[in-house]
Amino acid sequence: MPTIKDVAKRAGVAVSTASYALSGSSKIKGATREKVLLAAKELNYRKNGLAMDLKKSKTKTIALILSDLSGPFYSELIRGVQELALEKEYDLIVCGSHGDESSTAAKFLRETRTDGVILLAHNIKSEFIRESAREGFPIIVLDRHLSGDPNIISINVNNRKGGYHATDYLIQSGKKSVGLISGPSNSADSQDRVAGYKEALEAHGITPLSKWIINGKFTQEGGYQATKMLIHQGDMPEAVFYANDEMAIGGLEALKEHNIRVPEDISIIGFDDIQLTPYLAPPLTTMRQPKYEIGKLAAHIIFQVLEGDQVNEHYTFDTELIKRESVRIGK
Amino acid sequence: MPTIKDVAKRAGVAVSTASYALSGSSKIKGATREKVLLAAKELNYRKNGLAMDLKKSKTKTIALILSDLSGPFYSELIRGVQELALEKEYDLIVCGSHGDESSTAAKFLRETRTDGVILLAHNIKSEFIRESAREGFPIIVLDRHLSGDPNIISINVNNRKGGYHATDYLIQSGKKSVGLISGPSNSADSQDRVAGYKEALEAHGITPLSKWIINGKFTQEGGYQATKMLIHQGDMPEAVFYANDEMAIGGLEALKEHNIRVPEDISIIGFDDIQLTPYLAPPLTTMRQPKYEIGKLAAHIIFQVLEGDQVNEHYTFDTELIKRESVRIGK
DNA sequence: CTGTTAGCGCTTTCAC
DNA sequence: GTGAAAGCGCTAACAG
Repeated sequence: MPTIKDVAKRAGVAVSTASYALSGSSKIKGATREKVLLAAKELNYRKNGLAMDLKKSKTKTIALILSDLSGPFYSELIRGVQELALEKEYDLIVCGSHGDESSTAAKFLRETRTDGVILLAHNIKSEFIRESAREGFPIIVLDRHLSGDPNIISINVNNRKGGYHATDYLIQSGKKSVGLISGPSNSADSQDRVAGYKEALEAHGITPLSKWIINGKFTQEGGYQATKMLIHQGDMPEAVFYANDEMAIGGLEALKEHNIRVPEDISIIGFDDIQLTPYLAPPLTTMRQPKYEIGKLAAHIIFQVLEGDQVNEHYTFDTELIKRESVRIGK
Repeated sequence: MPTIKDVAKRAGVAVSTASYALSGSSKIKGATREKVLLAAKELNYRKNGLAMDLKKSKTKTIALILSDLSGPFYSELIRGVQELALEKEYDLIVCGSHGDESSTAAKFLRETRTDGVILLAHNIKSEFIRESAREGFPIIVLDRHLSGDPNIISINVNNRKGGYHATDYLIQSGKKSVGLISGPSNSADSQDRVAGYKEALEAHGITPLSKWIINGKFTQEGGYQATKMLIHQGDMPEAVFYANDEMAIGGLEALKEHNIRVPEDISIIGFDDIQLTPYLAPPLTTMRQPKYEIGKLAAHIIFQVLEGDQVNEHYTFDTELIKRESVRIGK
């Protein structure tokens, strides 16, 4: 590969001249400028972006780290981040955290490769995130609440309140019993939703029954399995709150297999409001997370930190009940 | 930020020693090794990955460039690429081509930042891709057929055949008339599907009617608008072939608004088989693109090129008809 | 305007 | 084993 040196030589100028000309500086005028550009073209020259970033000690890039690149959850979030990045003329790259501490994610967290990162990857340990924190490298975490390090900022959704709201809505709609399919117990998000669920039950004088609280993985398969268990147990609640939409989809499947109709026989509610939620049969009632807004804020904060502004250590969003057709009103 | 130099100094060794120790070389044994590691920890040292890549002239990273990071189309594709990358211990980053030639995508194509790229971004001009090609930098294009440059490899789906198959299926199912909602005319994919559609019609002695061929953008909104137009035109065909699933979703919406039932009143078929396709009401019959396989092959080829193997310039996959419930059998 | 030059932070010969 | 030093490709003083 030809370097800028080669270009300079061929154009018969100094490297600095070539550099200026190539980056469109007004320092270099007509004739010389053309010469350089021509030489670059003739040599099929490509700038080495790595060298540039190294030299400038600045990448103008932020990374969004997702636990599952192929998940259905993120598109709105990405859009939020992307929009702001574009506006600031920053680049956004997204990478996955598959493989834990040996993953691409780990590399981008630990090493200097971008100017900041936004993290939504439950499989990365908090410990690891803390270790990766350093001055001038903002880390925004979206799926937990991490405090104590000024370079780590958390943006969360009020999961407890959301869980409460979802459960309360089910009860207000006339359901006497509501089950819960929760996420994995190592997920802070899930734990908070469970807490909200229990609170709502108790607020209505209902005692949470452990037989109606089943936990599984935050996936379609997890929801399917958990629902199967619930069904085989024999005694079904009148409604069930799924700790996320993906699980609810799996639940819908299991329910369908057993000819249990939604919402005629059982009402269900999800959490997240992922993209495909309105297309389900029936369209799923769910607690919407303002993902676009979260993404936008996350990016916004990164830029603030990068520009030396003061920011809070923690931000919270509320969820919003999106009523669709999976909850039947009245017993 | 402390550098490896600082670490070396603090540990009282030479930089080279620090470098070896830090990267776990067996050259450095017990005592010194510990000293270095300790110093690194005390200084909260982070390796600068950019410097390393520059020095090594190798990034061990491939980029997947997508026109729309938040689109629903890609998850299977990503999974395919990701899996193979993981296996080869390469990192995968994905970025968007929003903003054309000024985008992140352009930067990753034009500059040396990764060892290769996989491209599925119709908004990047072929001209630009050609210009970005260079020795030792494999570019795999997934949405068009580019020939003539040994560093550009195309992987395509047989769109013509797929379009033919879709249309033929509709006709075989008893439909006497089939409309087409196509994608933008600058999309090679769309053009080929249109060609297949016309061929199928003609093979059955049906003359393609331009009033029944409407083109729009490859989005839900595009499909919605195009379908509205078709409806307002007054004379509806018995079936319509949407050039992609997203458009079909928009079409479903428009149809529903006008109380036209699918498949009772009209049959529809899509193209792609995106993730949410089975959840639609009704589940959408569509031509599946083997996205996972394509992703896997794309990654495979990149590694082959990188390892100096000989590869073809062009690969083709066939689509597969996935029968669901949006096409009614019999008139 | 243009050329010379000093690094950005790292790896890797090569000599000891 | 360990250290000195070259250099990956680029930018940005600085001097002319």
